Amino acid sequence: MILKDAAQKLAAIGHPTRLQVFRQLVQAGPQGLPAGELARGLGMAPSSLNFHLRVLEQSGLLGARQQGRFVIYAAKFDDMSALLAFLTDNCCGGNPCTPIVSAKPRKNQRHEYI
Amino acid sequence: MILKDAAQKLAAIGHPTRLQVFRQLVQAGPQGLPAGELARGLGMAPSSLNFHLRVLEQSGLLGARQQGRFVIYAAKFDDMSALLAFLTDNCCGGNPCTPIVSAKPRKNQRHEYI
DNA sequence: AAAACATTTCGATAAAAATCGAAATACAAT
DNA sequence: ATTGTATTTCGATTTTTATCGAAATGTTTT
Repeated sequence: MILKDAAQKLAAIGHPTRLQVFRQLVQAGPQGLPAGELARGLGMAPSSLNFHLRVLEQSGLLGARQQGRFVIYAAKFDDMSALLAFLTDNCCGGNPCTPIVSAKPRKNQRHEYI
Repeated sequence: MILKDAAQKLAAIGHPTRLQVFRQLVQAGPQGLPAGELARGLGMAPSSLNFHLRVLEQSGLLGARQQGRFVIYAAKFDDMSALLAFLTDNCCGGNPCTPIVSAKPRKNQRHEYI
């Protein structure tokens, strides 16, 4: 991952509304949620939410698919994964340090963030 | 960590210049680096860099201390840690998923990010 | 105390982000 | 085909970010 892309992703979730949206989608899992439901949950004009969804989508953190007359947005877990890997890489120039994340993978786990 | 604070931290490192600064400081470790050295490495006007340093400092990701006539900036590892914890929390509504971070703590490690 | 260096503050200005209503598009059901 | 619902685009506006030179502040050295 190149620094510019990482910064773009971080900026995408670096806004209260968008972080909230993204959290909802991560919690919703791979099946995602329709745009309208997100807008309703946030009490926000659809056009305003759309603006944020596009920011998130362009950053590569979200994907969208049409389903009937709904558009379903879903978190792209692999891309989020790559971002966190970028952030947890190359720390302290190879010097001794403690890991922040004590991952305790359970069976069948597929991701763990947001 | 409250969502608004997390968003502020993410926005702080969600800018190419600031992400670069922060990475340098994380790699530098707890002893940090003087403002001037950072400015030089980025080929940027001191006043411009100062703007970014303040954004980072206000987000709580950086601390500053005076040392002689230098001002030394250093990453606040605990705060970054809390941010990553926030991001790796509450994923998929408790459903089965894979962890992205396979932490392999070495002895004497103290952190591992950026 | 003056000179030299490091950093910050202060304008001023340019660029980008965020918000929203209204109109347009897309799809499904009647 | 018309109506109803879902989402996106458009245009206008306000707010926030980013950038930089010049001046100010603070600290060490001479």
